[in-house]
Formats: sequence, C-alpha cells, structure tokens
Amino acid sequence: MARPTIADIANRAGVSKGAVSFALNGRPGVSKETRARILEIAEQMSWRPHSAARALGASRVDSVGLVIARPARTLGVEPFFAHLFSGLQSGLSAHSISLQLLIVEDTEAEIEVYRRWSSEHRVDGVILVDLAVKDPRVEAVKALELPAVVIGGRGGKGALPSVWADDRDAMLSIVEYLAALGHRRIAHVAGTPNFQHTQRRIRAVRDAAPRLGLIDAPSLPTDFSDAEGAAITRKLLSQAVRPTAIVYDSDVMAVAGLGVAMEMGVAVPGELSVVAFDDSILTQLMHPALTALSRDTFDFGRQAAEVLLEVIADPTTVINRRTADPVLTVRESTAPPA
Amino acid sequence: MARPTIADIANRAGVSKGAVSFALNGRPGVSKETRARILEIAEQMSWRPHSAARALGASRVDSVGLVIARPARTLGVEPFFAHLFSGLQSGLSAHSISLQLLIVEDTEAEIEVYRRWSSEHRVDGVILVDLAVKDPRVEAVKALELPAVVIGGRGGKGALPSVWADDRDAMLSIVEYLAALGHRRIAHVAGTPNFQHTQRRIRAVRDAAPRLGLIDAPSLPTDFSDAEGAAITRKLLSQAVRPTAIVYDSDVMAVAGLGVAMEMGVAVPGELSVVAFDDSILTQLMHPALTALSRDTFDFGRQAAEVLLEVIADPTTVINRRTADPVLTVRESTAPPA
DNA sequence: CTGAAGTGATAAACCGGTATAGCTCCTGCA
DNA sequence: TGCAGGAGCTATACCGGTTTATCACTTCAG
Repeated sequence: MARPTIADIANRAGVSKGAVSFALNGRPGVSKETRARILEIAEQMSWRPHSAARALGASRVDSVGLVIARPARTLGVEPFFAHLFSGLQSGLSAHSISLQLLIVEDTEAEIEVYRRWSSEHRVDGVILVDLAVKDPRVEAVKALELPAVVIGGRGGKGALPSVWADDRDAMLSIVEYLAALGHRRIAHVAGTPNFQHTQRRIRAVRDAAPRLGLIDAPSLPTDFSDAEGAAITRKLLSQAVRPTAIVYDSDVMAVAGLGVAMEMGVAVPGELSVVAFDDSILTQLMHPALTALSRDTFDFGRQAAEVLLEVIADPTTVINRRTADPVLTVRESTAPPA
Repeated sequence: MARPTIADIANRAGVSKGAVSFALNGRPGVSKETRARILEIAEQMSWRPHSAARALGASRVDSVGLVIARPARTLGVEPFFAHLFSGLQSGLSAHSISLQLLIVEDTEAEIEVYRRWSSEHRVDGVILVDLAVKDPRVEAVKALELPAVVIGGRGGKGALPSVWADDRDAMLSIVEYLAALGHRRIAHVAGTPNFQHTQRRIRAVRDAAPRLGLIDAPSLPTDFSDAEGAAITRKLLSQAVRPTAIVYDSDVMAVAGLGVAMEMGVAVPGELSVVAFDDSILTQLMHPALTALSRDTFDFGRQAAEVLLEVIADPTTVINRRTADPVLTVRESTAPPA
C-alpha cells in the first residue's frame, strides 16, 4: 500500500469514511472508543492528509504567502527578510501551515501574484511588507478579499490589520542619545521617502531637532542601496562644516558610509559618530563595530503569523499589534564629538 | 459569480466539462473553432485553474521545495541563498510552478520535511543543497521516490541528478594566481569538512601545493561562521612566520578575517593578501575591497530548476549538468608579498 | 406507553478539475 | 452497400478528503 487514504482506514476499522474524517479532525460524531481505534489505525498506517484533497473540500489551503518586491541583487545581504521569514515560518509551523515566498521586481508584479494566488486558491492569506504611502496593494488585496496583514506599516482608518514597531520612538532614542553625547550636527541618511516607515523616521528627526537644540539635522533620501549611501556620505563629509554624527536607515548603507569615512580619512568615532537603524552580523563585523538599533525581526515575523491566522479565521477582525520596542545597541562607532 | 469553474465555462459555451478541459489544456479532442470559442470565454470570465483540484486529479502539484538546514541567524548575510532562490524561481515561473522554501535547524529536520511533503503531496520534487559526504538525505529522497536535484554536489555512481560548478578548478585558479604573485605561504580558512564542496577545495589546495612550490599551505576547518573565521585568522597572524595570503571559503569569513588583520595592524594587501571564495556586495563594501571568486548563483538556480523539471517529467533521468566556471574578480586586497 | 431529544453512525453529495469509455456523425474504401 | 476508422464531443467515474441528510437506537420526560 503506497499511501493510505481515509477509505483504507475506514475499511480496516470497519466504519465509514465520514466517521474516520470526524475522528481525525476531533469533531463530534463518533464515540470515544471508535475515535481511539481509528486514530490508532491511522497512526499505524502512518496516514497523512492529502493536502490537495483537503484544500478542495474545505476552502483552505493551509498555506500563506509572502511576496518581496525588490531586485534580487540587493536581497540577501540584508538579514531582515531572512529573519522575518524564519519568524513567520515559526509562527505558522505550529499550525502546520506552509509559507510561500516569491521575489518579484516591482509592486505591479506583486499585485499580479496576489491576483493569481487568489484565483488559483494557492494561499489563504498574505503578508505585506515595505508599505508605501498610498500603497495600491492595500486596495488590491481588499478587492480580492484576500486576508492580509501589513508588517511595519501602521494601518490608518479602514486599513488592514498590522504588526508594527514604533519607528518614531526608535528614531527618537537614537537622536536623543547622540544629542546627549553632545552632537548638534546630525545627518540622517534616509531610505525611500515613499515608504511609510521612512517617512515616520524623517518626521521624528525633524520634530526632535528644535527640542534637542540641533543646529542642523537634514534627512537625505536614498534608494537604500550601498551606492547611494556612499555617495551621500561623500557629499556630507566634503562640506565645509561637516556633521559630527550620521544616522543611516539601514545597516548596509551604514557600512558603506563607514567605508567612505575611512577612505576620506575621517576618524570614526573620533571625528564622526555612525549609527545604523538596523542590526545584523554586518555591523558587528566592522572595525569599529557599529552602534545599531536592534529589532527583534524574528519575533516580528512570529507575531505577524499569529495575527494573520486570526484574520484568516475571521476576516472581519482588524488587529493592530505593536511589537517590542527596538533597542539601541551601543558599540564602538559612537562617541562625544571632538 | 465569484470564481468561475470549468463547469461555468462549459455552460456558457454549450459544451461539456470534458471538452472545456481538453480545450484549456491544448490536447486533441475538440475542433479548432470550439477550442477558440472556449478559450475566448475562459479569458473573458478570467478563469484560472483551481490548483488543488488539478493536483487532486492529476498527480502533480506544480510546486517544488527547497529546504535549507542552517540556523536562521547565519542566513541572510550570505547572498548565496537569496540569489539561488531567485534563480530557481525564475527557472520555475516560466512553467507556472511555485517554489516552497523552508528553513530548518538540521538535516534530521530536513528529512522529516521531505517525508511530510511527500506524504501530503505538497511538492513534486526538491532541491538539495550543502551536500555532506555521506549525506543521509540522498537515501531518504530515494526511498520516498521524491524527485530531487543536488546543487553543488557532483553525484557519484547511482547518485542523484545534479548541477555543479567546478570547485576544484576554481580553487586552483585562486591558488595559482596567488602563487604567480609570488606567495609561498598561503593559508586556507575552509568551511565544514563534512561538506563535499569543502572537501574538494581542501584537496585542490593540497594537490596544488607541491607543484606551485608552496612552503606551507594548511587548510583550516571552521563552521563557516564569522566568529571562527576571525579566531582562525587571529591564530594565523600570531604565528612567528605568518602566511602572506589567506583564502577564505566564504565572503563573511573573509570580511571577519580582514577585520582581524586591521585590528592587529597587519596591512592588507601590503603584508597580507586576502581572497574570498564567494562574491557579494559585502566584499565590495570593504576597504580595501576584497578579491573574490564570483559564481553566477542566479544562473545556478535557474539551471537546477530546469534539471529538476526534467527529472519530475521522467524520474529515471539522471543529469549531471556542469555550470559556467566561477571567475576570480581581482580587487584591492591582493598584491605581491612584501 | 408514547413522543421528543440526543447519540453514534452511515451513505451520498460535493469540491473542481482530469481521464476514459462510449456515442454520433462523417468520410473513405472495398 | 457495408463497414472500418477517426474526429468531435458527451457522460461519467475518479482523485481524497469534508459535510450534510438521514437513520437506527437509546434514553428520558410527560
């Protein structure tokens, strides 16, 4: 017998298919003894449900999807997605739900994937990352009635369920720390302003500047690439009056910036303090090791998984779960200004 | 109408379900005109096959799996898997086949996943990476009759189909280059000797040493972590007679090693040349930028996808496809010895 | 003693496709 | 004229589960 079906089990147990189904799914309709006997036989025949058959009858696939819209080249170096993925997986595996991953070029392609997944019944729900300001994906998944959870984007009115960390507070903690060290000229090498989280960080810097008595606190947008991170840094350090501290919106940009500082002979942290808004092995590999904001991305993923499961169970629920606050890990790249 | 089925199409077209199935799958049994009409209607109703229904009838799921057995913490920084994944995906998407990714802790868990996937009919085949010397996974997938392709491991007799690059040649090209520069004391910070590819690299160094007149060419095993890479480097550079060049088996270890050299005041490339056996943004971010061996991992993935599809179509085929040779990208971290 | 409610089970429909046996024409050939 | 054979299509079984209608039987209240 290659692969037992519930019919085989029913046969062996001398009951009907229905009874077996009831027993295996722990629902009423069979006596305690019969249930035990069926479970025993199923175990013994090492039966496993055929996922497709189950998906066809009931309308769930026990699978959720994650689409990342970024050029593959830039992926991989950022541990963010790997950790997020692991966290999601860990939150899902407890419920035997699998996770589908797809990397696409842009948001348009991403929406096309949702459309396909939805119509082919390949996933029960999806996770949205990197939310933009007026993100078309929100409307798209709503129109498809595809359960979804937004990561990192705080849902506004009528918005999707979300899991988020307080970017604003996190950024404030960085700037306040630098100000406390004595820095007054702090530059912020930001990400793409189109992203909601980037906007929140930029706003945080702008709002805190007067209160902390900062003389100059520009936020400079980039595309998150190491190239632009390096270019902006070069520009900043070429000015007559240089910033004494730079906050980078990603670890990769921070590393690139550190490289530029070394190349230009600017001592870190002697003449320049460097902070990365995201932690990873990368920041620790550097010399000097970078002060960085650590977020528990794994836990982020796990919580997102939980929320998504709730949304799938009841699509009307809207949860906005706030995760643990990021903490600043101080290393060797920050010091009082000269 | 929420979601059209072929029955709806059959209804609209005034034909039977069977005819619609024939038409949509491009198989004989319907006339040219009827086929055209059915396709038109299907298009118009924006019909998409229900993946589960299809999987139930035919015995294919149009999905393949990739399991990576490494602690999540070390993933992410290495772009290898992200690129491989993208390549696989690109090779599969042309055939509308989806890719399942799972990250687990160890090989045992990995095999358990294959067992589950197989019995639940979740995938049509799998990709095996990081092949160990006597890898239990090979027997496992064979026993499950699960089509599989090995990446990076050259299949021996009775082995699985594989896609591989010539690690030996690649390592030789590195060592020969260093020897040509004048280096005679070359250390090799290797990975886990349990991996087949690591063994091949170690052997390559050992075999080439006498021919190239190397005085000392030790291969030192590690667990691929930045920590061990750094530790071994520290040891090497503390010796009375230091190597003048070090080859690292991964970019992460090379970066860690470079950090140790800086910390110990050993000039790179003045007193020490550094080469990474794997390229990524990481190596380019460094100062000095690291000379590294570039492999086209994306293409690797794409070819693996092709081979896997062939194996799924005909499980008796055994293909051993060799991919493009890796090339050495020379940057700033290598120079003749002092 | 009768009727109602509850328990434990069965048989059959159903989900949305694919595969196959079989039916009806039509054509070609002896 | 008869028949083989193929094209074009229909009807139906089937894949492996879930769900529902139904039924036999017991129990208990009235």
